[in-house]
Amino acid sequence: MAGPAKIKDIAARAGVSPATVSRALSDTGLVAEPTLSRIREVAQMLNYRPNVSARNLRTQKSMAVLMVVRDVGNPFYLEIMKGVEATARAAGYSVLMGNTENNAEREVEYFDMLRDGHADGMILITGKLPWSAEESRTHLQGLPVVVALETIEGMGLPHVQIDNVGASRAAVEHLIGLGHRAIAHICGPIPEIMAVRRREGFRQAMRAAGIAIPDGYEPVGDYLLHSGEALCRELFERPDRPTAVFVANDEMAFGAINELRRLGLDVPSDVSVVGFDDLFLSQAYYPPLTTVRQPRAEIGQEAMRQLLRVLAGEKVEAETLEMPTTLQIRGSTARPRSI
Amino acid sequence: MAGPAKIKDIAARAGVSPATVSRALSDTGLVAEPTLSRIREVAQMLNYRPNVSARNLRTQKSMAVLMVVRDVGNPFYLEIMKGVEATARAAGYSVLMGNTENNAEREVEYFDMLRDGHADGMILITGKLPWSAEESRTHLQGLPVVVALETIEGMGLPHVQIDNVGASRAAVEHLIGLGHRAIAHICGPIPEIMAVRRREGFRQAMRAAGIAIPDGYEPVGDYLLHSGEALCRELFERPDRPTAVFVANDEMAFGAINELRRLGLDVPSDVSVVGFDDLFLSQAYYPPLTTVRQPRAEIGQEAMRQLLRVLAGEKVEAETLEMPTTLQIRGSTARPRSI
DNA sequence: ATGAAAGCGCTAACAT
DNA sequence: ATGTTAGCGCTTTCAT
Repeated sequence: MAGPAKIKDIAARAGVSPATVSRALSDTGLVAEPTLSRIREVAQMLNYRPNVSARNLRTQKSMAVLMVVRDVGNPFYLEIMKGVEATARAAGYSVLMGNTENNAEREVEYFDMLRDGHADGMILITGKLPWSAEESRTHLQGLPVVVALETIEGMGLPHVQIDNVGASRAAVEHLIGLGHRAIAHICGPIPEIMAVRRREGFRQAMRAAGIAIPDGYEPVGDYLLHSGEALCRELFERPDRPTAVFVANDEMAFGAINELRRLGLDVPSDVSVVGFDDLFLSQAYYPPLTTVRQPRAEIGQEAMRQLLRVLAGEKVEAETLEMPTTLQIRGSTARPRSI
Repeated sequence: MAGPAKIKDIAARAGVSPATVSRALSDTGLVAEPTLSRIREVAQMLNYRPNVSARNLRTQKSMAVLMVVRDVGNPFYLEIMKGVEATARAAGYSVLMGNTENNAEREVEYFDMLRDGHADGMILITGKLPWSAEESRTHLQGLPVVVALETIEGMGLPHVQIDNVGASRAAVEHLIGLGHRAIAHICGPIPEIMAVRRREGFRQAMRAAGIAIPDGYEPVGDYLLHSGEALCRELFERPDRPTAVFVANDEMAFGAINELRRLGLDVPSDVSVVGFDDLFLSQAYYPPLTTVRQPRAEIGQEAMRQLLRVLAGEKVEAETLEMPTTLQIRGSTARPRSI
């Protein structure tokens, strides 16, 4: 027998029909005892593994889900991926990674993979769709898609995300509580929803404390190291320097801290810095970064759970599951000098 | 017509046989002009996508490869993944991620995926196999497997890796060149091959410079942050403290630097530290880490290229492709105090 | 409780 | 240059 064993081989050796083998191996409870164990034995002996293509073709499923992110290179997504993968595995699904690089063509391609049977469902971690609003509605029609972390409005899709506004507000309140009043915010790429929401949290906290936000205290960045550096420099070239900066993500916060160091300013004794994400290395950084922790693995896990329910045919209401964040207070924040 | 269009639908609309449609769509050059474009038009109109399970079943291929790592959570693998993915995509392959967590059962599972048609080939980034040496030889018999980064000896598999010995030697020579003589090495998890090789590079450089290595100057870690901290502390509780430390990877190097800071020692003015890997955040760290840069994306790319050749039926000699590393000299190394 | 037979959608011999 | 036919390996009616 060349090549891997097939159902027919087992059937022959066990003296039964292929159908019975199939039933025995898939635990349908329809095969009687002596036969059952004999078949299992033979299967084991022949080192049998069902051919997935054949099974998928027959069942019209792939038992795979697609997780689509903007940039696989970003370690940030890894933990989400782990959460997705663990939950998927447990349910017998495997996970395909999709990488859009913010490229509409590639996004379309991944949606096509749902149609061509590559995957049964999809977890989207992207804030935009490659089509216009109306097009989107027809394309997404009934597709098993769950959105994680980001937000896609008006499509009636289930979401798993965090309260970006509330988390940001809490971060800024921490700064205000320490006695800071001159607080700047290095934004993410406005007008992306997530960036807007984090800025909104900043504004809410400031307003609630009765602090006016000076012009230019909300520079817009792109979540990358370099923009954290550049925007921080501009901020500290002003006559009215802030004493604290709330940065929309950790990577830019690292850039900001590096820039402050270059300017001869100490964090946290001269300037306090708060980030957002709690990256793998944020606690290993110097100073250890005070930042908003997102429960990334749990977000992945919940997103996959939702998707499993959709896949099981449950009518999942387009609910938004909100996961809790926590402010990790570490070494990059302190009371301002003058107080 | 409910559900996605099939070849039969196109055939019907275009007034040809399914076979012709298949030929037309797969660019075999066997279909004449008027027919060809008509078929393409209809396909486009019906938004046709070939069903992958059917195609895979028929062709006995999956057009997918499996990339197996010890820990998907480690950002280190991401760039390799990117290199693999780009090359795979270009050749029409998709990439499945496998995560062993150093668990033999799961490793076996991934090998099984080759047999059950989940994937056509595999890129292994693991130093060990889940079987004994003899078993391994029978199991790997003719399987399309390429090893990247790590080493699996005696199986005749193609490898894509770096010169760990030479790179480490160069790192230590840099330290020696600065005037250091009391140099310690925080090892990886000996006896894993990679860790042994890096230690070997350390030893070669020391020997060549005529420097004896004191007992206890080669503590063994596990590549994780915490072990960098703990081993560094032990090292600096000794009466004969080193003035420089070569650490087997960046993550432990961060731990070491943090510990030194806690001990009131400045890097690099009191102690120089060199890492290995050049992680994403190594240059954003403070001080920016002097470290060995591995061309990770290129390693992934080359590994996939090799695999493509194996898959194409080329008799790929079990050659070892060695990719060049570079020492990134940054802010964590300087001349020792006393000189 | 088991078997016989059909068919998932596609491609590749083999015809013409 | 195109059509006919068979079959990849599996699951699932429908019989028995």
